[in-house]
Amino acid sequence: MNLDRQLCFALYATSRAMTRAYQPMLRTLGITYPQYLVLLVLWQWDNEQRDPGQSTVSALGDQLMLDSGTLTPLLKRMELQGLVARERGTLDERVTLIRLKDEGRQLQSLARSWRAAALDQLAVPKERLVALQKELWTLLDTLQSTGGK
Amino acid sequence: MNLDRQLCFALYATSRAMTRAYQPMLRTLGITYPQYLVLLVLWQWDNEQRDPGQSTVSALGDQLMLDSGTLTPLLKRMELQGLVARERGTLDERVTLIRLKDEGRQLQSLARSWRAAALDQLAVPKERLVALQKELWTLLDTLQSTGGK
DNA sequence: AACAATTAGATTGTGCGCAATCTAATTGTG
DNA sequence: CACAATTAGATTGCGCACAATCTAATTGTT
Repeated sequence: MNLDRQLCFALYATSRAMTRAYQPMLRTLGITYPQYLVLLVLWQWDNEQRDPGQSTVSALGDQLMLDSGTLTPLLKRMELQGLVARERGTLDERVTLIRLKDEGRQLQSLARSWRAAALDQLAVPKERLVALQKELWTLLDTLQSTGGK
Repeated sequence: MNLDRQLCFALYATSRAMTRAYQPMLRTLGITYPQYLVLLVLWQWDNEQRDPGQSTVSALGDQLMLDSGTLTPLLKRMELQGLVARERGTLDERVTLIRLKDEGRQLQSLARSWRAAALDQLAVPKERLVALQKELWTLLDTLQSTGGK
């Protein structure tokens, strides 16, 4: 039962270390790590020119695997910062549509260049990172299907 | 900038999924996931018959890479549950010694057997999990040294 | 011995995660 | 149409994470 041999702890510690590694960038952008993940999704949707009527809170939650209890207050803070707009859907008044505002859109290039620089600095070959990531998705899938309610 | 291609998100999502996978066990033990990690360290120290005078809050923090702002309230809750004892060191009055109590010690066997069963159920070969874990430690080390303040 | 510097924890404040519950709008069924 | 069931978010409450700050004890230097 050695801590160092627990995969769960390796995941937990490495995930937090990665978040820490993002702090310098996030600090200059003025956002938090989960807010950055939300922006990743919104940037992607924006670039894909996806129907804005589908950019709901639950669609974001599906992508990020987060529920409304986490996203609602987070999005409200991002709205206060002027990064996104939150408005009720006209067709279905139950949904809340999240729209990327220009201020949020403009952070994309900064984030992109920071990420490129950080990757270069990382002393791990890119292929290994890609392989690691693939293994993580496999594990995630398995965890989802095994414990899937 | 596709979300699915971000290693940071793969780590984040998989780590949370792993925590979720532990929930059924943790619920029966009556503890949280970080509290379980604390117990893993305390069990290990207990089995190694380590000098109790070295089981300080900061020693725990070193193992788990957590600071006192996280550990202090967490350990207080574990003390309330009767899992551990917290007492000031006699030699150095600045330190707080954490002692595993019987109630906390007794959870070890339950956790161990649950873990074995869960691993069996997981449809990923054990060698791949070990390899994945090794990659994670490498990445963690790199992140530590790169961003190390 | 005196006192600056260091060290160990504790405290405070903000922001997640997530379970549980609630509200309001929509959909399905007879 | 009526009404139960479903769906989308919002709310509440608790427990982390972590930065920043504070307190108190200890150590190093002169």
